[in-house]
Amino acid sequence: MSTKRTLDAFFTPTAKKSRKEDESAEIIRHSTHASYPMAISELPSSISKELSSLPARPGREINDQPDLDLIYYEPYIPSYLTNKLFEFLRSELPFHRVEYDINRGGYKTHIRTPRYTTVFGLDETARFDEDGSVVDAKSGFKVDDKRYERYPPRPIPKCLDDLRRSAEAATDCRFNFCLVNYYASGADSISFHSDDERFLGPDPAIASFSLGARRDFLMKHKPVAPDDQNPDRPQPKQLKLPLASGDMILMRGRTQSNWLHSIPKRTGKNAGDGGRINITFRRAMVKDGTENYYNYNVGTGPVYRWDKTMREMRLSSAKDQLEGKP
DNA sequence: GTACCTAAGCTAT
DNA sequence: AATAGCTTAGGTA
Repeated sequence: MSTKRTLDAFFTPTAKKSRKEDESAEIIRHSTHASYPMAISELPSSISKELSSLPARPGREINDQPDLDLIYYEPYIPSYLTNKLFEFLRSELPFHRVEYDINRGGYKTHIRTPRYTTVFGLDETARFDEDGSVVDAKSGFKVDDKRYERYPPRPIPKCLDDLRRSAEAATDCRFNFCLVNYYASGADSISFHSDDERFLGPDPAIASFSLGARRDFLMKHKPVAPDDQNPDRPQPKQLKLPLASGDMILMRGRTQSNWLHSIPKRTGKNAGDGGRINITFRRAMVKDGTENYYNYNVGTGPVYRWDKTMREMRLSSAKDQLEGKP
C-alpha cells in the first residue's frame, strides 16, 4: 500500500472513505478467555455477515455406496471470501504440534503429529456462563474443579463460531466442538481413521471445511466380514475427493461407523500449493470427549503461530504471548 | 516394447 | 490417533 500523500490531501476532509479504508478503520474486537494463550481477533464484520448467508450453493448428496451418507458443498464458501478467511485463521489461531507415545508391536514409538492442530469447545454436559466459568448444563452451578482438571476447556472464539452457526443453519445439526488442522505442505497428513469415538454418540454428524491448498481426501469402507451368501461380493469402491478451498463435506448417518478417511502425504506437483486448513465441527456428548480432544489436539506443548515474514509456523514465546505479540 | 524413474498404495509393526 | 519399508502403478524417453 502506498504511504504517499500530499499534506494538502491530508488536511482536506474527504467526503467519503473508500471501502478499503472503511474496513481498515473498523475497530477490531477480540475474543478473550482465561484459557486462551492470547486474545483471538474477530473477523471484520463484513466477512462475519457474509458467513451467515451461506452456503453459496446447495450441497450434493453422495450416498451411492453401502453405509455412505455425505453432503458435498462444492463450494460452501465463495472464492472471494476463502482467501481472506484462510489467511485470517492461519494468522490468528494458536496451533500445536502434539507429541505422544504409542506401543507398536511391543516397541514404544514416539509420535510427532504430522500436522498442526488446535481445538475449542465443551461437551454437552456443561457450558460456559456469562463470565466464562464452566457450569453444569443441568444445574447451572459451577462445575467441580476436578471435572476438567487436565485441560481448561476453551470457548469457541467468535471467528470460528460465526462459521459454526452458519453450518448449523445449513445442516440442521448441532455442534459444540471445533477442531482445526493445518497441513503446512504435502508432507503433512492424517492416516486412515474414523471419527467414531464413543463420546460422539451413535451416527455422529461432522461438518468438515477446507481452506487453502487443494488436497486429496480418501475414503474407504472398513473391511467387510465374509458373506456366506455371496463370497465374491465386490468390496465398496474407494473414493478420492480433491477437496478445494471453500468446500465443505458433511459426514453423517452410518458413515463414521463403516468408513475410514485420510489425507495422504503428497509429493512434487501433487503436494498442494501451500498450506491447507481443515475445520471440523462436531458434537461431543460426554466429558470424555472434551478430555480426548484437548489431549490430542492441544496437549501440553508450546504454542505455534504463523509468522507472516518467514511464512511458516514459529514457536511463540511465553513473553510474546503475554504482550499479545504474534 | 522396455528400461528406468517417481509417486502412490499396502501391510506389518 | 503413525510410520517404515516394500510392492505396484504410471509416466517418459
